[in-house]
Amino acid sequence: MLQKPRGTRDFLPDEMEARRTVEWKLREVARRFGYREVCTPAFEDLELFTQRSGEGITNEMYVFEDKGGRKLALRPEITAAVIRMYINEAKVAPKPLRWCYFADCFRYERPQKGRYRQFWQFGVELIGADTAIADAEVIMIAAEMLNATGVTYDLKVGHLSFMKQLLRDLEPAAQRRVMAHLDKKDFDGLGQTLAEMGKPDLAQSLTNLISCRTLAEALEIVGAVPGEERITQTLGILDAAGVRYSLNFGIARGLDYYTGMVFEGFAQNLGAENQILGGGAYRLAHLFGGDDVASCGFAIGFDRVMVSLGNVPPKKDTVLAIVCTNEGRRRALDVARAFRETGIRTEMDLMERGLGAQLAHASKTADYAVVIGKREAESGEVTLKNLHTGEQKTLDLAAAVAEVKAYGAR
RNA sequence: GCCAGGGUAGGGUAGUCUGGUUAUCCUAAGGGACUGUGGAUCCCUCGACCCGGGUUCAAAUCUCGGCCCUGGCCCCA
Repeated sequence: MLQKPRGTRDFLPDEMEARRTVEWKLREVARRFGYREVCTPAFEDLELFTQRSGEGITNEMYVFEDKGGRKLALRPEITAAVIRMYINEAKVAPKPLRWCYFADCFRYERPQKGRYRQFWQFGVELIGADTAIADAEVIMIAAEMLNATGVTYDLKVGHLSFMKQLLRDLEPAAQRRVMAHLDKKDFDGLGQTLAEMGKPDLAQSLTNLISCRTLAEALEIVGAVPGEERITQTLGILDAAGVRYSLNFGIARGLDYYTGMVFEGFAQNLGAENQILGGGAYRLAHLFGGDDVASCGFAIGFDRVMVSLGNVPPKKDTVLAIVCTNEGRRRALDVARAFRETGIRTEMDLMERGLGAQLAHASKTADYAVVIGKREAESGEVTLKNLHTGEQKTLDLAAAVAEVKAYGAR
């Protein structure tokens, strides 16, 4: 038997309903903040992703050549594509641009809990606003979205200025090595590397920086940093807005293109892959041949949110089954249409089963049954049976519709 | 790429240690009896040893390789 490809999943209706429910909660937050959905291709020129993240990531991407000999890749993330689209299509649109997306991404990695080869990201990109309140808005949205899903999380906010200030005398390559140690919390390796670089004293300052939890402490360790005023403002806005976060100046995000604020969200009960959100302020446009533009954004690992939420029973649609005999069939079709027109999910027997068998089936799949046999076809009334209580009565169609409607609104 | 544990009908399972009848049971699904409550009862049907090699008279069972799943390491844009 043919199996689905490694790291991919099938979603049955129950699970899709649960996923859509959460998806729409995220969409609703984006909408309320004025972020409108965009969509980019599922595959792009390979170069788009290697320019952003380096050649090394080719190993972790689905890379292929098309029949025209083009080097392409399934998107491993969306931010690069969104910025490419901005440069291609929307450079002169009035700033700021508030965009969001919900799309699947593909990475060739070893699957494990919360990590799949096809996975979904919900993301937000704010393009062209380079202010404290812009940073704060994006972080607020991140918090609102996680709140909306109901997931239990920690939001950690940091800023690259502090680390960059401490590392300002190091070459970029050396900075990257140090950042890598920090990101992994590998303090032994950190001390060793810094000793080799002739900066052993830095190890202590960096360790102190990472463990401090207030802006004042960080400033005390590092001294004045560029953009200090803006950081203070951003955090002030977050505090005023009641955003729950903790400061963490150890967030490096392992990236060269983040420029200022960075933040990450972590969920409980997820094991090794517990990061559910990551983002920050960045500059990418110049890589793709555009004028440089400040951006700030984040992406939520949708599948990890779903794993963390566990089995939340989806809100069930009220289901009405139309049960009829041959004499009632014509009338039953009219009745079904009347119910459907009011928005009620209405299902008819397609198996040519007897009345009893239809009811037996309805009892497993529906909340109400409307019985239409010879008697109802002649009288013009319907028999409505509540399949949970077994209670049943004969009444006119409008009253039956009203009762089922009322049950759905309970 | 590395480590550990797994893989028996759609779902859940027994059997594997100690090779040997027609592979167990529950459930789901389909059909029938019944023909206005059948949501019951009874009967029937469908349906599996992940794949491939090896050992053997004989493999779900032992063995080797692969695939896939679960978790961890690495990586994580």
